[in-house]
Amino acid sequence: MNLELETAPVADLDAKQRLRIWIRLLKLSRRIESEIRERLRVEFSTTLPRFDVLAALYRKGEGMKMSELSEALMVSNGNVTGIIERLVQDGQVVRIPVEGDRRAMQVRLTEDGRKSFAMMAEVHEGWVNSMLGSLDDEDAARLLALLGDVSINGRKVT
Amino acid sequence: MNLELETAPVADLDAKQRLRIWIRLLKLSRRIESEIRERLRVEFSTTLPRFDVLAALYRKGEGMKMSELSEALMVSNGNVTGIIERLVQDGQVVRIPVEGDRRAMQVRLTEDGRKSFAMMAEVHEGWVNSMLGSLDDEDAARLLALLGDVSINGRKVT
DNA sequence: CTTAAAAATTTTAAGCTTGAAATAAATATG
DNA sequence: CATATTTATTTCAAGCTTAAAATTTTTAAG
Repeated sequence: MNLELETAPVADLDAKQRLRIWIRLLKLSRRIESEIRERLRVEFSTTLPRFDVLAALYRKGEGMKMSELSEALMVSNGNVTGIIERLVQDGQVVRIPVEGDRRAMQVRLTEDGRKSFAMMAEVHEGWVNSMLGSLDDEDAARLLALLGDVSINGRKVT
Repeated sequence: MNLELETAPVADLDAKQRLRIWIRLLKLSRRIESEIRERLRVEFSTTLPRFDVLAALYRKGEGMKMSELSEALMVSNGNVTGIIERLVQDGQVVRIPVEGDRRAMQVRLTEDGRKSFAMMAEVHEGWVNSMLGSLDDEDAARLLALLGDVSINGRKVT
């Protein structure tokens, strides 16, 4: 009883602090994200979801199935369907029937898609680097480590 | 010249590290965010944008104008219009003409909206607290501080 | 083989989000 | 006062996102 009376307020303070972390985390990532979306739109007439799909495909020369994409990007199947549709229209990506399974589709970058992503990725890295420029190397390392330590539902972020 | 040849690779390493921070930050906040969206939907049949609007209004008993809301939440005007529409339908919020300015609208919580938000906010705090439970108090404090130090375009996050 | 269950994907309906265009009202300028 | 600009908000079109339902094909079980 005594214990409860003493620890409850402390635990509550912790909860408030963790809530503040979450709010700050959200604010920061939204700021960066909206800056990136804006620049992708203005400079390259594209969107973050498209960029994310291209990034996932870039590392897999052989391409990925729709379900692998939605798994990797942690978005719904239906979502991927729509994004790929538009990327196909733009000629950045092709759908190839998977042999031996007539349900599945392999998605692969076109030559255009590959070149265009490589170029954007380099510029994108510069944006992020300059947006996080206020962190010196030491703080950057500490932040990276702290973020990597967090686990949600027992699963590490990384 | 020599200088450039020597520093370029170092700067590049830094850029890669900052990119990793951004990727980790994004992954973490998306994980937390989607968990919260899911729970808001399942437990309270509501959405994060609605919750955010209620949170902003909760602190302002006198209500807020549409433009103040979109400013505070960093979303577009048109976006707020739609969300408020649905909150009005749900009876959580009312629109009151601003006297002396027939263009403007004051948005205020109803009694229902106030009670319902207070309840949800408490539960929500618990969710966040438990999701960030893997951080001990010390790491939590360090993370909070590091996040607060970042500034984008010369503006602090907080 | 036949049927049932599982898997890969698409479709659908609803809501969120944005930038740009449209409205309407208030304010400033000549 | 008349006109121009600014301000507050809504409307619109396009795209993103999700969960749930529907389709099609594969695999498993009897």
